[in-house]
Amino acid sequence: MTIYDISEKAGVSIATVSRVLNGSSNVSPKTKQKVLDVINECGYSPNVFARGLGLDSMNSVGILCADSSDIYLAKAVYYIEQGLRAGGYNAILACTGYSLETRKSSLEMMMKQRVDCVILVGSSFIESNDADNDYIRQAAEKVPVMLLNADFNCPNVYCVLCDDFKSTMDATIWLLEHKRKRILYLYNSHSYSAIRKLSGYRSAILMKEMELNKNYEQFFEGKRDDIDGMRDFLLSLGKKKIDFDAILCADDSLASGALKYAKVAKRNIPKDLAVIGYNNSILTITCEPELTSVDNHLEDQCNQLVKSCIQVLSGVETPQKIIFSGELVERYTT
Amino acid sequence: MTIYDISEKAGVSIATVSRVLNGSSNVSPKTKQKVLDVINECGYSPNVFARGLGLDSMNSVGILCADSSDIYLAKAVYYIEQGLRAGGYNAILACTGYSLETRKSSLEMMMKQRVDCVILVGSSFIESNDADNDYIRQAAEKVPVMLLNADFNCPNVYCVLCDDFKSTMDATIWLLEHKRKRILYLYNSHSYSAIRKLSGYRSAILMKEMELNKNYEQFFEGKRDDIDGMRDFLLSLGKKKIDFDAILCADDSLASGALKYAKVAKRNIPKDLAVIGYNNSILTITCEPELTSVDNHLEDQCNQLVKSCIQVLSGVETPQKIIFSGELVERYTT
DNA sequence: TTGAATTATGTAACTGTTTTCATAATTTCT
DNA sequence: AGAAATTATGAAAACAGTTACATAATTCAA
Repeated sequence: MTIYDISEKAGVSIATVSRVLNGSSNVSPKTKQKVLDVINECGYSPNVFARGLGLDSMNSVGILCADSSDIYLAKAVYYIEQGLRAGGYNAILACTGYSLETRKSSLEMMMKQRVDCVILVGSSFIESNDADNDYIRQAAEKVPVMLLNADFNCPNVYCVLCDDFKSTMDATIWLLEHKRKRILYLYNSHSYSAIRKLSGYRSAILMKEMELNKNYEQFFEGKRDDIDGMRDFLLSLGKKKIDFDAILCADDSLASGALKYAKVAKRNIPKDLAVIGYNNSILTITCEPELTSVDNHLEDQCNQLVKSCIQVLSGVETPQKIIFSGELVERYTT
Repeated sequence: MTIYDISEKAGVSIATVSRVLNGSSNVSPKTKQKVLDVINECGYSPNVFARGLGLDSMNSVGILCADSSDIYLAKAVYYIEQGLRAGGYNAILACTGYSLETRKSSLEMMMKQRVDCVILVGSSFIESNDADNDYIRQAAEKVPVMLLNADFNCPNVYCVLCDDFKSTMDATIWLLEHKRKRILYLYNSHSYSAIRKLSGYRSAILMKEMELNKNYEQFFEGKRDDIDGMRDFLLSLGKKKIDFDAILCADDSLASGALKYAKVAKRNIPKDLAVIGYNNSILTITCEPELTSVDNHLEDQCNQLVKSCIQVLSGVETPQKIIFSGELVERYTT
């Protein structure tokens, strides 16, 4: 069943059928209806490859993320996929892992698939050594690149992100004003966003005229779901005489580890130890006690990202950076 | 940069270039090397649309799942995507939601995208009214259909699943043999797998020569992440004088709700109340106390599914049904 | 050394669209 | 009514590959 069959049955040329299919101008109402009738009758739909060949586009966009099984990224991928499909695009997913090499090759793969646009989900795509970000610039020369949760200045790159700096600063200040003086900042990646959070944390400390202490900036090297590892890591800090009365985590799962630590170390939450997570994921309500966390409005961010994406692809002028602000959701760990 | 450019620079015809590209037979080593050199030099890669048009395939497979942000499904999607990509296929993702209509239209969408194969992730794709499963049979007439965690007899449909019946029966028997006599089975979907678990639960009760009690088979209607709703639902059962000493959940998040219930109802876990989850997800270790859960070896299942998928697409004979068995992972709620 | 068999290569048809350009049909204006 | 402008339609040329078939080149056997 091709456009030729339709054209024949409708008694018109394939050009006319094509015009009807693409809602294009200048087809007489009668002809249009006749063609439409034949199309419905035959259940015809145009071949996507041929269409792709003609238009150099299959209306698809690539979603890249390090690990779509991560609770946070999974949510993002979900919202984005829903939005794209609603907008008539289909989503090609690729999980890149966290190494630069696999990210590069995944991105190249996507370009070969001739996606209309590429969405990089998560700040892990941005390297601190800026030269290593050339792979993004190269992609942006070919198609628009959308970044979720990362800030990157480059033509044809569009960013939607949360002001992690300010959110973390606010959370830190909140802790300081609630009598916590020895706040541990715990993070598990050197991604853009974890580093921005670190800056926010430091700024808050300095703003309150306190001293920075490297011992309070702790990096957990283990995997993201190694809750026991996080617990043990925090226990080891105790042995090193690093004393803290609050843990500010770059991520809810780190906070889960902190809760496990508190239980084993027999520290009372929140009296003796406060814990704040980040992302306000489902972990905040499944853990015990329920976790105070920074909500970064992920769903809104994703909707905005998709909206921007579709605008860019439609040739509509679109802001290159849109920043959301986070908000502290208080529960029982503070 | 097209195949013509390459053919010209290499001084051969496009047919020869095509042969080299497709590793096809009968190209002399010299010519092959010359062509390969030119291809590398130019960084040429063939246009996927033209290729798709010629071969009626773009080496893509569709992954359909109800909700890729669900912890369990997200893991599955992740493993499957990784496997597919390693096998040279790229993954088109669509989240269908739980209604039959959206599933149908998503599947049609995929067929229009001319995927080589379609993978349905999760038992929610199978309707209890078999006539409603015709949409799967129709798809299977066009491309192989792979089902994760569902059992469906149909030509060109391949299933990889866990023996939920037996796993749940075993878990129930385990509880019964540990002196729990009033076991509540809690589920939140009427999917194939939840119903199979129900049968397993019933069989265990009957096997131990006890009476079935409808009050102990409870369906939670709320959303999958409505932990508070689950808690309240269980509290309401108490008010209805439904008395239980164990809760066997069809899903870990239901078990999270059960833990919340236990806390509010001041029931001691595991002394007074045992809780068992299903899937052995990250929730089992982030909650408190840590949750005993049935591990259904999701990663192995997914790897097998992808392996079968690639085999089928390569024309290799492949078993239509592969069943894994689950295993109880004991933690602190039993 | 010739004929047959095998291997290597090229030509051209084919995949199913979109789109430009030319032309036919209709409408609008004077 | 006739010219000009507008609208509708079709023919044919892209788009970039794969592949069947024909043919040229080589290898092999007698």
